Amino acid sequence: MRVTIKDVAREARVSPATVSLVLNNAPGISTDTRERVRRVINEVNYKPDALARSFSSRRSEAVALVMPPDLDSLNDPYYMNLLRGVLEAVRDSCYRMSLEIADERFVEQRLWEDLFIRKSADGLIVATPRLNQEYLKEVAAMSHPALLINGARPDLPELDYTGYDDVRCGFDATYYLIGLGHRRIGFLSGPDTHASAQERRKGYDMALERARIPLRPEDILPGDYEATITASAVKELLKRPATDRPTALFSANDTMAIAAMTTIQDAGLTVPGDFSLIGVDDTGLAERATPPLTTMRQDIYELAAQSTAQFLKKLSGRDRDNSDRERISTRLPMKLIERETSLPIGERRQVL
Amino acid sequence: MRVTIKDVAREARVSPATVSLVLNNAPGISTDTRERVRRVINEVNYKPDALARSFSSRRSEAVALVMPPDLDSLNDPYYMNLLRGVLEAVRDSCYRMSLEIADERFVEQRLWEDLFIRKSADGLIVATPRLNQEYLKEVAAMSHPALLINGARPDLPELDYTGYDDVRCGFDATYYLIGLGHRRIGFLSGPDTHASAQERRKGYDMALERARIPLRPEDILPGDYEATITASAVKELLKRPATDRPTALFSANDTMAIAAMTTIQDAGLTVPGDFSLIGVDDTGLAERATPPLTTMRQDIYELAAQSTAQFLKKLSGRDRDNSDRERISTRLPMKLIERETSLPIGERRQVL
DNA sequence: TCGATCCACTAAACCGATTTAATAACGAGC
DNA sequence: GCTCGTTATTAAATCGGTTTAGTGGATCGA
Repeated sequence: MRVTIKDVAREARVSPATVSLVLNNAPGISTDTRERVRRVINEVNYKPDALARSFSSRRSEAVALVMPPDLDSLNDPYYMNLLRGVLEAVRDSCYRMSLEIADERFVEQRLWEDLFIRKSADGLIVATPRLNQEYLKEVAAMSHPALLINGARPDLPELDYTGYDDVRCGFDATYYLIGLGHRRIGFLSGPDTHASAQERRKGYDMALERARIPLRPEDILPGDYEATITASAVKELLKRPATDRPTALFSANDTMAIAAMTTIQDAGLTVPGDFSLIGVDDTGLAERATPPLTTMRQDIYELAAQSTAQFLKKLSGRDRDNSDRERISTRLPMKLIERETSLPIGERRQVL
Repeated sequence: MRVTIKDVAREARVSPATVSLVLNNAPGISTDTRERVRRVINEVNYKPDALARSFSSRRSEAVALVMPPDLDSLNDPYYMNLLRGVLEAVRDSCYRMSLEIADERFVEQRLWEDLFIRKSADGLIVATPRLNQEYLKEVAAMSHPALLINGARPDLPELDYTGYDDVRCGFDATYYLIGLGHRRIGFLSGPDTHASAQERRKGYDMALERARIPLRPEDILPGDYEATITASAVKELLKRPATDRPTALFSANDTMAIAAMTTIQDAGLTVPGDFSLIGVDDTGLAERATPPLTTMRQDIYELAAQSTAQFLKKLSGRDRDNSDRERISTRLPMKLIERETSLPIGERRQVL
């Protein structure tokens, strides 16, 4: 049969309650009782039944990671890194992690309610970049612990939030190009549905405004974070006379930047000879590109690992000191990684 | 307060036991009682507490997916596809999936015991390709449900197994090249630590033997499923006189095949002009290569999805009809995908 | 010396379902 | 009309912990 808390209690000549208290490092147990119980626990190889424990303490000791609906995006290094980061933090805690997919069923049937009401999870870690804040509002309304990683920042004070500052990213990238002397800077857009894309654009606008450079709508190219649309948009751009087009491009992510670069090179032009180029993400693609891509680094692995650790710590302390610890709320700046696709305007064309 | 089974019972004027029976579709309830209870459940929006339920039924309704220790391999499309497949199947069931990492701690502290003894999981899905069967033996010894996906096939009748037939894969790929008229066929090895690599080699040996082609040790190139080692090994190979080297290469996976192709092309030779080439996996890399790579397809997504579904079905039926349903045991053949890197021996060199 | 205080420990209630053994109701058979 | 069998329902035990209110004993202050 299984070894239960009663067996340990009998063996150590104490009550089950005492064993429980020792197990949970609760105060009010003398040192030698504590020792004795611990010894017996080891001797009889007692492992508390997780199910019983969860049941009586009303804690499942699990968090659910909510990922985007399209399973395909799991191929995206972004989500892989995020998953790895969360996993890393969970591994160092006593929690388990289950994976949930935020598909229609999840949203329509309000499955997060199940997770909480049925107590399958103590907390939610939401990693969806979409702007559909509808369901997030309802999640927040339940006032259960939830952490948002790098998605749209909702105006929901109930939710914890960590993420990179996309507006600032857009600003910094654009201003960096301006600093290099460029005065005509194009923007390769991401999808409208993604908050990150919109905010990077916003930063771009702000930088231009700050430098008193007029915004030219024709220099804003469409895109969706993937290669195809961008490639054809850039192909169109290259049809314009060389004097009437940007000298630098800011791409809302690396994938599109590299697509742009390939298109430019296929047309017989060079980066950074004819266009300076900067991307966002630095997912390894950037480093391996030829030439290596200048980009804004967001270390999503690190972000996920750290914020998850913080969140789990908050979770486990939640019942003890009831002082509803302050909300996690972080906006990290991305780091500019200068590689070889960006040059001062003066050095243009000198490169082959 | 929460709605419990008692509230439903009171409202429906039955006992909690009856509600429970209705909940579990147990027989012996009259149709109109069943209806009435169901209606009340909906009216009061009752959701059974998962924790309490697990506790009393001794089932956690969760499975743990055990992935390789190096989190980096999560970047490998192989594991992504596997994860997606498992997730897809889990989503369609009432189970949850938690992710475990088979790192040293997992093995040394025998964490799978915890999973079972503490009942955090009803079943284990193991997806590690390594040959370290040591811990698998112990898992098997616990005689708890476990499914092995496409790893080393252990001689452990307690474990369920599904996977592709690597020996046959090696045989088929090699024999295909032989069928094209090639008589000197090189092999790009995978790592010794992986069962798949060893078995593909075994199939290669068998095919040569069947065709009465002598095995030449110098045509077996070292490798580890990654690009680097293979690239330099192929570079060495190309130093031999053209008359004294293979006319075709069978690579134990696509990554190495593509590395070989690049190396060959860099040396001014062509595929399939100078070498016919066949890989294994077909993870998308193969299709996008230039020229597109002939390869043995293993649809790991499909495999994972189907075998997980089968496993979960077995799991959920396990307690009802106690007839320990027969062991899952499948070896699927891989499918030859003919693309443009393989040619009959007669057409060699005619390509540019 | 007595009562107050504190500390270490425990008895017992409790969490919310499942499950089993018992019971009630009812019809059929004689 | 009585027994037997069957079917629908329920009371109560149970799972293995946590948690709370309380007990007994030691220590302290007056």
